[in-house]
Amino acid sequence: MNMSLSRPESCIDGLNDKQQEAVLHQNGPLLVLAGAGSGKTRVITHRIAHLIALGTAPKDILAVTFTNKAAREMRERLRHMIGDKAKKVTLSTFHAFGLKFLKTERRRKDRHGNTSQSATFAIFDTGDQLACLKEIAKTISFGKPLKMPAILARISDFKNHFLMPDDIESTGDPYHDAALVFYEKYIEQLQAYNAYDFDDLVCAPVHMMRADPEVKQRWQKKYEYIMVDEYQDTNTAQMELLKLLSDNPARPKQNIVVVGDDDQSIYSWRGAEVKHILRFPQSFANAQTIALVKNYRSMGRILAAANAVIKKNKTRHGKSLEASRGDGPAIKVVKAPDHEAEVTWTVNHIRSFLDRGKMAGDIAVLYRSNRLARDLENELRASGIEYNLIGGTAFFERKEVKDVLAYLKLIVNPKDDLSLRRIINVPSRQIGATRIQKLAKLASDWRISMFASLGRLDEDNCEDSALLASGVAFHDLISDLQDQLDNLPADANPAHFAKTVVEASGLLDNISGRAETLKEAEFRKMNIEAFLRGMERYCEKATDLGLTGYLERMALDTRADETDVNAMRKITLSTLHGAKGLEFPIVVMIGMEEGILPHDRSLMPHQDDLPANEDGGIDEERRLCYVGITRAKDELALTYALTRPIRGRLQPRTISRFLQDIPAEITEKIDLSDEPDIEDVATMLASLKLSLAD
DNA sequence: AACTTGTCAATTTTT
DNA sequence: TTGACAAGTT
Repeated sequence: MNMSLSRPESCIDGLNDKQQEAVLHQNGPLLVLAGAGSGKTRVITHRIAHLIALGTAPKDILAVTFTNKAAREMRERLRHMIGDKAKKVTLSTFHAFGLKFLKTERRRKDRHGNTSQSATFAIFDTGDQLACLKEIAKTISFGKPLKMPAILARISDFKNHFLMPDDIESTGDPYHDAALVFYEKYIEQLQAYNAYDFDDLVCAPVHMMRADPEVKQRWQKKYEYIMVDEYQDTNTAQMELLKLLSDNPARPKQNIVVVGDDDQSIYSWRGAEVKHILRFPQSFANAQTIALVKNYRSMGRILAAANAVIKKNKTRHGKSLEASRGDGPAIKVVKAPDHEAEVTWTVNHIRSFLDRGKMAGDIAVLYRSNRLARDLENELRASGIEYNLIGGTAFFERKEVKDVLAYLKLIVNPKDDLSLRRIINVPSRQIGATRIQKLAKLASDWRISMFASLGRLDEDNCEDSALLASGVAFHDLISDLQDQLDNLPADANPAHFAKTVVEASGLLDNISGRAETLKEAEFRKMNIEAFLRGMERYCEKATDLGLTGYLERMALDTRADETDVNAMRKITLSTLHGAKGLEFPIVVMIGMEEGILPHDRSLMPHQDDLPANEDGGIDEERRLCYVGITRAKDELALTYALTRPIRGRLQPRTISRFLQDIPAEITEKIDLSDEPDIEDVATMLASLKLSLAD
């Protein structure tokens, strides 16, 4: 992206020495420490192309990323370099790889007569997990009400460290001990639901390989070369998976190349551990290290600021980005009297670039927490500047869309009690919480799913006539749809079936019935239609995907597939996390204050509802700041306010410590408290006019 | 079962 | 200040 390649067929053309070294690296583990903007994706793709040019079969190469977006982009770049051969490379996210692994193994077992596990199963996202935990919470009682996300975080932690309930001891920590109780039940529940959660997609393959040498060897033989992107974001389970896959006893060395930047590790709260990239040389014997520090993205002063900020972190490999462009303009450090002045300045700043002919797509405003975007959004809308908001609630999180998905999921996997619970009363069938509980009781007595229980209801086992009637009707509805699905021609677009489901279920009528306003009803219907359209398009492109396949993809790739053709016409608003991997000529980071960046919660030493954080929070906040700064190519402005309403209360604020670390020589300080704002000027002018008139 | 009122808490969100 | 959610009411 930074340098254009003159001859696409060449694998090392246009690469610097270090990049070439990484691309040409032969066998054995290699850690490529790739600083921000140093061309890391370029190294991976060129290396793959190089290996293939040397005679490696594309299918013998595995490249793993964290996001679907990264995987797609990488494959696209590869396609430009080597054409159709790019399709044969296994290039996917950890989770998609895990899914493929599990399906392969389960199908295999099926073929060998072991039909205890079918190859179709549900994938639980975070919402499903929480719903599941809430169900469990009803069956046990603790002293105080517990936060399910906190329990979930700990369960996830257990899983990713391959700890089974029996391995874990009570520590006296209320959340740890509660999580332990939940964990055991949670595992049972998922099994009963025929579901895997996101963590399982990575952990289960590891378990299977450990348990069965035949499985292990088969997968170890599969890939000659393994490459990993964003290695700083790996958790323990992912690293273990990589170790197993790369450790082919038939080969003298582990051919694994990992690329990442310890300074950009900002997902520890999701289980990523920086120590994996810091200790890579210890984890993989005879590992080499190559550092890419030449930065092709940013102007010198921006890099100087980034380096100055990150330098204060102790536990890191220790590298400093080198500039390859000019110094660039000074970094603007803006002191605003209050948050409104901050926002006004930001919008004026953006305006001034737009007026000078800059493309809106070249401009981004970044912030630590979504809350900070709100005032900005209002101001931008008032100024008629269009913006693109990264993050926020995803399309697939919308209630009505989730309802449709729940219908589809239940049809595909009738054991999915959670989906059933979600929709059995949508539209209303007179089956509320009480009757759902009744049904759940029957199901657990009979040791079958709730859906199967519905099929077994009769006058003898169910005295509740309303439940019996509408329960059976619901069962008929779903079974009928199941039959329709089974009898669908193989080449039918699953989206058409989904449309049938929407119609048969009465979901649309339900919306008109209960929405508060007409406008809201329209909005929700539109969402469902948009969902169906999106599904249709998606399935057209990926033929022979099938409904099950589509649901799996959606579970793992939740991006609202808004391939925004207008993206370039809009400025970008994003959290610092959301901006990782992106770059913009012009960047403004707002809310550069103590308590926001670094965030208050990272400053508090210990919280009972959060798992302990190894590297003490503040380091990660610093990395977050570093990530933000290094997004900027040409111009960077950092703003803070002296006063800001927090939770309704106006509070005095102080400048972020990170901002203090940037040397004064490269900054230009702008103090807005000195300058009267527009209204003041208008008032002044008005009074001046009056006095002149006199 | 659906609606209302009160209480508590408050980052970040690749899959 | 907003929001989610649980408990209480109709």
